[in-house]
Amino acid sequence: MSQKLHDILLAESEKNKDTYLPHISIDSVVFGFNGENLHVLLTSLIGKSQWMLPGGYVLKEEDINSSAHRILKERTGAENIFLSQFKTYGATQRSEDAFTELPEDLWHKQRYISIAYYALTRYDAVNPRTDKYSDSCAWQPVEQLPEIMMDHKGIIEDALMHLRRDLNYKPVGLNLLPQKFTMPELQRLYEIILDKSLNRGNFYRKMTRYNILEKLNETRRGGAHKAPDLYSFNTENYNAALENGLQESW
Amino acid sequence: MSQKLHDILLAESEKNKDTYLPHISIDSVVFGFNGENLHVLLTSLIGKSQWMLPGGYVLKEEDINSSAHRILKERTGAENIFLSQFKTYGATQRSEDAFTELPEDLWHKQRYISIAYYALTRYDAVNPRTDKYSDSCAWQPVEQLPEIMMDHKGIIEDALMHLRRDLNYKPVGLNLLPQKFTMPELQRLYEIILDKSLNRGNFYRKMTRYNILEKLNETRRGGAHKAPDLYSFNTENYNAALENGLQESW
DNA sequence: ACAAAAGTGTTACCCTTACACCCATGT
DNA sequence: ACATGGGTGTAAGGGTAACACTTTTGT
Repeated sequence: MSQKLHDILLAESEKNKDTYLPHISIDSVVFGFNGENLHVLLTSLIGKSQWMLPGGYVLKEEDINSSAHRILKERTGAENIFLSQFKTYGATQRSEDAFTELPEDLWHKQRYISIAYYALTRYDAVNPRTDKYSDSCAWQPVEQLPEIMMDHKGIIEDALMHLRRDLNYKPVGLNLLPQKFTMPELQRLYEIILDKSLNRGNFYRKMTRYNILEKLNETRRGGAHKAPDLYSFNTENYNAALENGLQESW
Repeated sequence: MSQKLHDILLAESEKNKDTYLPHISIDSVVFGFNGENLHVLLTSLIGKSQWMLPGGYVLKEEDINSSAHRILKERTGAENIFLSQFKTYGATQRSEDAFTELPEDLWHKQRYISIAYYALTRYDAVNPRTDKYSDSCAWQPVEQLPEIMMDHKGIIEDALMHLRRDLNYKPVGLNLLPQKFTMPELQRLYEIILDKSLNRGNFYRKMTRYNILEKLNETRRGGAHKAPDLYSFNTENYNAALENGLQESW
């Protein structure tokens, strides 16, 4: 471990014991879509090559949802990001291989029970920034993730599964796409999340039928070919539709 | 508050501080189905009229899933109950009105972040039993719940929503019904969970088509009318079918 | 001209919904 | 006899899947 990270951990340890609830952490799987691929926001500890989820601790007098928002704001600069809590991880050995060379009573070496959220954000609304423990924070494509610490790889996979299952219940498109987007972009997003290709014409009709889109009187110019029409979500109809799920059968 | 509960709390407080992780609790919404109605297992503190979810704390060296199983076994005598973690509750004020007349440093008066599970169990496989803090533990019908403490009413409602949404992804029938059951019982269970009535003939065909049931060469005798056929689940096919959900459309 | 985008048509197929009918059987 | 359960038939309707064809339009 780098001397620098070593010193920072020791310096922060005592401070943290007074500020945060012990044994509890929050990790977020932040999804971003750039029109092409789905990305996850990852950071890496100073001097380490492995990546990890952005996370943090819960202040002694703070709702856990507020913690998640606060931590995310520190990493992205963005407020009001869509967050959905999906699972809490509490295996005893889940971080046993971290910080092995540091003293046992180090704050960061406790046993942690981690409450995991997935976040959805417009790709360009975010400025990834490091915190005091990390020297990088960047988007990584879901399709080819780098090496990842501890159980965080599994957490990302769980988040993806929940995202997929929530597609008809949560405003996924609304939060991952820019305010104005094209039908091919929306379809690409669905294809990525569902991991299957969809028929264009059928997708167009299905989306149109839901009545959650509003076609704008604009097109996206500058592409190589015909300028596609721009749409935005009718948030009122969208949220109303989600109340019962977009396509339930029972 | 009764003197008895008062004394028990004070006596347990110091002991608990050495045994359990602070600030973390586990609550379970235990569902049981008696062929007629869906029930939830609730307990009440000694001398209190309000009810609460059975819960407990996490040992310092214990996986949270193991905690949930251990706590449930203490309340029901049953092992290997089906458990599904569905949400973690961490609002700061969620238990602020409990134990107001007791000292601030009482173990039970901490701020708790509670990891909630729902459990599914065969109604008759359970012997509700009290713990040291409670003087009753009993099944209560979901349709008409008694008065409930803190945010536990909301937790039950959330559990029901998750149960409903999981109906096609988790072995709900398998865990709530006795090993041998009739088609009307299965249908009744679905109707209760989905809160809507279903057409009998169509339900029969749908279930048959899934290929997850095995018809036994027995009938349930003793009823007032024709003895209904008994079925059991083909667990192999059932679990295989759940891998992809029983009826997904995308 | 070319390639992408938009919009529509068509067909087969499956599942759902709703009703209906008949048979079996325990009291 | 009667109520419940079991099993099947059917017709309408809606959504899906797969394919095809046309038109539009930016470079």
